[in-house]
Amino acid sequence: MITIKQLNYALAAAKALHFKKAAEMCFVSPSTLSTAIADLESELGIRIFERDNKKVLVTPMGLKVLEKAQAIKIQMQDFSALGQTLEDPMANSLSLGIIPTIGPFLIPLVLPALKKKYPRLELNITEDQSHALIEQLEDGDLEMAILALPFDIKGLTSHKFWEEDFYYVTHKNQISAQTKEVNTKNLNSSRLLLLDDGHCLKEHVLKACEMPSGGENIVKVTSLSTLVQLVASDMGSTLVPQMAVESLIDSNALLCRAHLNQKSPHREIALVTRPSYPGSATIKNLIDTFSEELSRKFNRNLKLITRLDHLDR
Amino acid sequence: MITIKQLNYALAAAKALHFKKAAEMCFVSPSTLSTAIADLESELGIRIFERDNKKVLVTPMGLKVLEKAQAIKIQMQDFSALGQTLEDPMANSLSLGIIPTIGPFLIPLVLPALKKKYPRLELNITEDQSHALIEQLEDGDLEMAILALPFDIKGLTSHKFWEEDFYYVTHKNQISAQTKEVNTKNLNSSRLLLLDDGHCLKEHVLKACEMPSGGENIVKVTSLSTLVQLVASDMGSTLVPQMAVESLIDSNALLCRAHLNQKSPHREIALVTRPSYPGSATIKNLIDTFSEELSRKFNRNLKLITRLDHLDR
DNA sequence: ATCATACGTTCAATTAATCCGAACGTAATA
DNA sequence: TATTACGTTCGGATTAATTGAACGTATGAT
Repeated sequence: MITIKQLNYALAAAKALHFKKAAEMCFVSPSTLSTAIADLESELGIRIFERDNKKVLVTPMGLKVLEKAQAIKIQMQDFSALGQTLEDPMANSLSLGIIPTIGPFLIPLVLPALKKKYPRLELNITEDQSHALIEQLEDGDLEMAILALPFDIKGLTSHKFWEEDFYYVTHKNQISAQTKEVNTKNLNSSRLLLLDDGHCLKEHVLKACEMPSGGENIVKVTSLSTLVQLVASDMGSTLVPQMAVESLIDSNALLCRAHLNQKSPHREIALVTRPSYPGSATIKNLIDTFSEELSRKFNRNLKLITRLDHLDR
Repeated sequence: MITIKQLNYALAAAKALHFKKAAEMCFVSPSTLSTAIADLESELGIRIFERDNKKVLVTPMGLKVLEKAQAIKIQMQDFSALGQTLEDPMANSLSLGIIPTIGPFLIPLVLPALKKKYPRLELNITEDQSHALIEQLEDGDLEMAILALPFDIKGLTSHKFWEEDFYYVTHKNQISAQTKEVNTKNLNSSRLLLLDDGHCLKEHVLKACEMPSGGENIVKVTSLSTLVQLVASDMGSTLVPQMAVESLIDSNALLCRAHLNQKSPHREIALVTRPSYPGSATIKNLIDTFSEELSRKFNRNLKLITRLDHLDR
């Protein structure tokens, strides 16, 4: 009889390519994991791992087996959540990933409203870059993620709830305080400071400026906050998304900002889930709250258009 | 931790609506099944069954839970088979359903070739009506079924491998032996004998005759063989598919047959599987053998067109 | 009314499985 | 040659699963 446990062990081993580490990930001894995988292999009649004392690797057939195993694991997880989501969508623990260029600004904004509306909701927030969050979603380690689009989200489903423009930020010496709007052509691109590779904001900013995404950064910075500090010391200028403007720029007297005048919005913010994720009510409640809070703060009309489209399959 | 076992128990209970019988189906005691389901319910936080001493019924939420459970069960079964099908597609046991208007004629024809080409293949054949076979496919109790189309096969996948015309069969008194072709208009529809309700052949024949499918049968017959006996005693006439002509009609001197002259073929024969069924190589080998044997016997050119289309997704 | 029957559930005892740590074999490294 | 790291094997200990008997309850027959 094949068990879910065996599938989990095999998947862990495939991820770690190291039985001892995989065993730790599963909180069991190496011997338990080893025998479980051996049993699975003999029940399938297929060698999933080619292994000796030094290396562990997945066989071609093993790969197919593991793909199917992964699908089943995910389905089982969604199944476990099914009960809770059916009963009361907003009374369970919920793992949510968020990228570093959204998290510090969105979370403090929406958390009070969420706590008030859904006191039994237990949010479990992970901050990481888009590609890492997507991987965790696919692995079933996360239920949702808040990402900035456009981004390649593979087969996942996105529920857009906000879109925002960028602001051009410089030291106050560089620009008149009266300048409220700037254009792409006005930017001194050579002085432009960007986040480190891997942050999607870098790509989005370059796209907004209509610049190629090739070149090397002058500095390697991984947080918007640090980036703005560099601008404050007049090492260059940068672009900052709207939701970060208030806390990062307006509080600093050394800085000036101007709205980047571009027809299309520069980044869209969406809640991303697996297509099979059963909590459509949860999704709806969350993105409603998010866009309500964002609209309230930024004085903008609710954009309801895209909200309900993704929910009923 | 939710286990596959719990899902199986719950599904059995849902099918039997009777815990004791469900327990027998699963070869465990009623107490085992009862506690397993209770555990599952408490882990999901949902009452799947509303039950007391006299009745067992599925709650609305339970229905949703069971649907997902069924999907997972199927996936697990396909997963178990994955190893065997990957290793050597034609060296395992294979459960195959077939309808009564095909089975007695196709099986004797193809079995020798199958035994020769795939000696390690262990066929497990079930004969039943189309709708019953489809249900067993969906439940995971069958891996494949051979059906006559058109028929509503739900979400299942069909792999067509043959199509055949009908022959008009009467007592030799009713028609000249020289008549090789008849037309729909020549048929004395009032004397037409049909199989009992539920047999798809009845519908296909009526459609071929361009007659409505409403009316009651004169006689309730469940086998083509019996039906032909009635014709031989001159109680009426009937239509018989090509593959049944030789064994049923030509061996009986009292009977005459004539080809039903209609442009389009009257029934298509297909191998039907679940879309998730992993043995695409098995499917290919089987339908190749089937159409080879049929072509050899009926002197017809291989129709390769539709063969490979369904296999690679 | 009363008894008998059938059903699902609970409980304690038994049985089966899972799991671990120690020992082992092996191969690469120092 | 000694050491280290790895996956595997094996016996014993622990844990979980399973069972049959007892129980409560509702139904239907006597």
